Amino acid sequence: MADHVSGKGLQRGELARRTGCNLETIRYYEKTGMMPEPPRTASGYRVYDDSQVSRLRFILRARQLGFAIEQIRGLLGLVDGGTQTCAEVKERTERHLSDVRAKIADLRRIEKVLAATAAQCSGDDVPECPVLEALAS
Amino acid sequence: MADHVSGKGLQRGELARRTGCNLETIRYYEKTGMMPEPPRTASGYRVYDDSQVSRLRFILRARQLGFAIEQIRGLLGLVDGGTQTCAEVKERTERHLSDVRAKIADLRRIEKVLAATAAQCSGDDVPECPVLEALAS
DNA sequence: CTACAGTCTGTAGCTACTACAGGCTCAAGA
DNA sequence: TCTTGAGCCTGTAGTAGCTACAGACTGTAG
Repeated sequence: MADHVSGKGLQRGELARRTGCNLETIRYYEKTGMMPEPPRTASGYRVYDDSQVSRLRFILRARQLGFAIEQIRGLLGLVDGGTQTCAEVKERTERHLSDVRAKIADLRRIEKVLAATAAQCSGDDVPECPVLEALAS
Repeated sequence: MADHVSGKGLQRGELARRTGCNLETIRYYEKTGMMPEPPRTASGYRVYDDSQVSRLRFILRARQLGFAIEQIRGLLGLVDGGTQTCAEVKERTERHLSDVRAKIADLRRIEKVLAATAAQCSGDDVPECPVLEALAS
């Protein structure tokens, strides 16, 4: 095994396993420039170190919080450049937060309409249905 | 104008205008089988009648309520086959409603985390930031 | 030596549209 | 009659964020 993965190196599968990320997603993040191209073994296998584990975790957490890829790319760009400030990050976070709140408001409107309409349904084995009438009106 | 659009016929642009639907979306719905293929004039222009206006409005309203295309196709299938019952439609609506509620719950969780974390930000011109720390932790 | 797991690449698929490019048709004005 | 411009036609590509696959190669254990 000339290509032996030394002490701290991880292969893609192991990185996926440790972070809970899908195997292919890692490659996708690399292709889209979110993750740097890692060094390779002589036979072409990717080798990751701990900093890549952290970076991937950062991306995954940000995704869990609903940040778009572009937004994450922006945050990572700040950090990579060392130009991040709390003010800037806070502003971006609050912008995202208001997007989230807008989505919630939208879904709540939908929820209300659906609930109110379904409540009018008899639930019987008849062709007439308030839901269909609401959609057709 | 041998291809004259008689009395009730609408062209695609007019259908779009009346329903507020994007012009291309109409073609998309046709391609995906949501809208039937309309008759054509001798020169190939689509001609729609009032029933198509209604059908498109039905689709658009259902989309506004967050129904997925597949779900709408299902509802339309019931109606087209005349096999719809209030019970069945109510069930589908409630299934969709619980999807919507799950999304709301998810977004609210996100909202809380974002708001709480941003609240810890000093908002100063310093590199340390609670948001970044939360993502990196 | 062989079997099998892991990795590599490129590419296609998913949802629900939206936006072209390049060509035709139609109605109206000069 | 000719021309101009709007509207329509088609096929295709792009968007976000993955996910999955085929076919080939590598690495390791028995």
